[in-house]
Amino acid sequence: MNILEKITNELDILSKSERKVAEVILASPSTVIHSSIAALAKQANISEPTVNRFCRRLDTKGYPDFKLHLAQSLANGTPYVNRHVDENDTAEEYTSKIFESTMASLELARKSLDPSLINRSVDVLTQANKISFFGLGASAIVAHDAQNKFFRFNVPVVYFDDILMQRMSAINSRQGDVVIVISHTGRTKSLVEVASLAKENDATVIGITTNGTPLAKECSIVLSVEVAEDTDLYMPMSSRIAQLALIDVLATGFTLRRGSKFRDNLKKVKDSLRSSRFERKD
Amino acid sequence: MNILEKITNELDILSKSERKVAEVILASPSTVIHSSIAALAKQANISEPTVNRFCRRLDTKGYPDFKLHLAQSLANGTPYVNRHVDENDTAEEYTSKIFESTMASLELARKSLDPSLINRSVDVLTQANKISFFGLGASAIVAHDAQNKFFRFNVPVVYFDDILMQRMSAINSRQGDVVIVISHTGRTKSLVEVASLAKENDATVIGITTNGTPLAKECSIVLSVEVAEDTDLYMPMSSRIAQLALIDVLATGFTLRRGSKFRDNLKKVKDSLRSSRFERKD
DNA sequence: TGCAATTATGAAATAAAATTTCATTTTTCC
DNA sequence: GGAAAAATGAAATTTTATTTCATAATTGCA
Repeated sequence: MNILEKITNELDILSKSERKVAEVILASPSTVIHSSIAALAKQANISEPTVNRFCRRLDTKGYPDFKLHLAQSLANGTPYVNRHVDENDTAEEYTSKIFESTMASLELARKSLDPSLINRSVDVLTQANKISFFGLGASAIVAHDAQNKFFRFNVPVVYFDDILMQRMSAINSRQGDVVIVISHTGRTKSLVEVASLAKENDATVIGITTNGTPLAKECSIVLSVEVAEDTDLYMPMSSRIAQLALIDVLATGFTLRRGSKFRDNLKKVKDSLRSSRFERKD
Repeated sequence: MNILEKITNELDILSKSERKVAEVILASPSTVIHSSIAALAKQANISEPTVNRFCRRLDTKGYPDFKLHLAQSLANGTPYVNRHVDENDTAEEYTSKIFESTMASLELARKSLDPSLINRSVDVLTQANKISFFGLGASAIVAHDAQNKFFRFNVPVVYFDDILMQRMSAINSRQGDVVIVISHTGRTKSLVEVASLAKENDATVIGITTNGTPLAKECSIVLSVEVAEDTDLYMPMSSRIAQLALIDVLATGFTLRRGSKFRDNLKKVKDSLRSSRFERKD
């Protein structure tokens, strides 16, 4: 585990003097890795042995070992960050920035997901009579992709990116049906209405959206996908990728729940594509 | 820079004894960060001052500082790896694995992309009379997403995920048109034919695929997206996400090339959606 | 090739840093 | 309010790293 997080967690277990040490370290960890035990003790206004005891309490062998852990934590800390593309970036620069922002978003999204809700969603999906995916704009492609995955499972699955079709489908839904609505903002009026209609007709509504939005309020289960601020270019970017990864997670959960025989079936679906491909000569 | 790489690079600048030290370190860096200078000297069969000199030659302050750098380098190494989902994984476990595999794939994809080819592709795209995106199966959603992005730029853009429409469109293409074909395997027969038809009709064909495949051979520019081995579940996962990130890169390159006035225009497109949304009350 | 100059190396001395011991102070709990 | 426990730091000790300096190896040049 990251030692900085560990310090934060154990802050209340520490004694008064040890907490002083902790505070100095948390305030400027990168300085500390270049300080001697004496310098740090002075900084925190406590004695050297206290620093040493502090280190041991965090399960390190002593001060030098602690510094090693700290250095590693710093190296690990958010390896990918959301950097904005700049007007004068070269192709190499904006490529790196976009990929790294995407990775940072995935990292954040994973942290914000609640595994127990994923588990419940998988429960619901495996027992569904029919599954519908609805999205508009950038989220439409996520719904499209979800259909692509779930239809392999041999369950009735539809996807619509058309408002009227979504409404009609929602009105026709019934108990045992699962409706998955996808929207990053959670504020698209027509989609909120669709969710509400589906709910009124006793379908289970799962929202892939942000917590606390109007759409979230209409859902039985909210899979909240937090995403770093989108870039300045006025296009949805990372959000849909995080949503797609979530679809992968749900599909995977589904196949795991169904057991190994079911997975043999997936292989057959894949093999059925073979004749449409050029052979690979490895 | 990673200090392990640095050691490797400077191996030939080092003296005989110093090289012994380097070899011991490279052989087992993780052991070294827990060794004292005396232990390492003994291991390498040289004296302690030699170790110290070695450290300084690598621009560190001394042995402890060197160990710090080494620890950080070790911590940086491949933060995300492609771990396979296991039969008995909990929801939390498979969620983490999928997100991490996706991130690992993005990392790999970014490394495999050639910025100069991206630059050329952006050149071609900004000068296109018409842009078409073709994909099938999982790649269809990438084409779909690309259309979603590029239509905002106010250039004629189409996307087809239907073989016949793709063929017809390809046959009707002409000089100045750009056709982007998307396929991870690069072996889908009908798509290779479509690429070939477009090429015969003097369109510029950009392939988002893997180098060396039949599809790649038909393309004027190949944007090769390498991706880690897909998981065992017989579904495309990371490949389409890496492709989407690449679409983001192309779209971004496009807007940067077009200049700032053009970007104001994008804002207008985005703002036009406002009335379809519930207001945010922050 | 021979020899001075340069560079590399390690033994020993020194310096620096970390840890242990132990006495003192502070806190806790009855 | 006071004994027991816990926390703390001064000083001593130990461990670790660095410097100094003498010697050995290598290089460059006549």
